[in-house]
Amino acid sequence: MEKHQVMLPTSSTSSTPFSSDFKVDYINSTVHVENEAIRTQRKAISAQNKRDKEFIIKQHRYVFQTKSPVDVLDDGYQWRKYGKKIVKNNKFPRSYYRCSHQDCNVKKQIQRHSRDEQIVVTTYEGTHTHPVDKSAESFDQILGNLLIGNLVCNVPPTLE
DNA sequence: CGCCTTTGACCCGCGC
DNA sequence: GCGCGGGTCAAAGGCG
Repeated sequence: MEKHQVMLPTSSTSSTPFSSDFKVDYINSTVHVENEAIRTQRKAISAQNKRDKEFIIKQHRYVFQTKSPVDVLDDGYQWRKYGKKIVKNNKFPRSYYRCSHQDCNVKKQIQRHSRDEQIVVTTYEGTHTHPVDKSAESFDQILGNLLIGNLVCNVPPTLE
């Protein structure tokens, strides 16, 4: 079954390279440390974070397109929206979601195709550190019905 | 009350 | 150095 190749890992034993302490350290630094020290620390964190991100992206980045009237597919995981952005050359905003499971740093971006608004481009980054919250069967069915093409790569698909 | 979405502000990298 | 674009933060408000 070709379409199963695009399924996200429903569970994984590999841990994310992101430190779960990152956010706490970051917040504390902004509250307690002097400005210059904050900047230095932020830069160090940012550099480390960037390396982590690059590592994740190289390892786990799943991009696929579905044809669907709804933006957010029910893939069995719980997601919390943390941002929305109008991106250039696209009339539709891009939405940013994080897995709401504790200590799971998987993210996904959702954006409609600028030329064909029926197409939803979904980008997953990272690997879930926990089992799927509910049966992924529904997601499988959705994919079976809606999948029109998929990519598993390190670069996003063209959105034009 | 806890978790979610919304949304403007902020940060950072990059190209010029 | 500056401006732009993309990604994230976090306060405020909503909902079950």
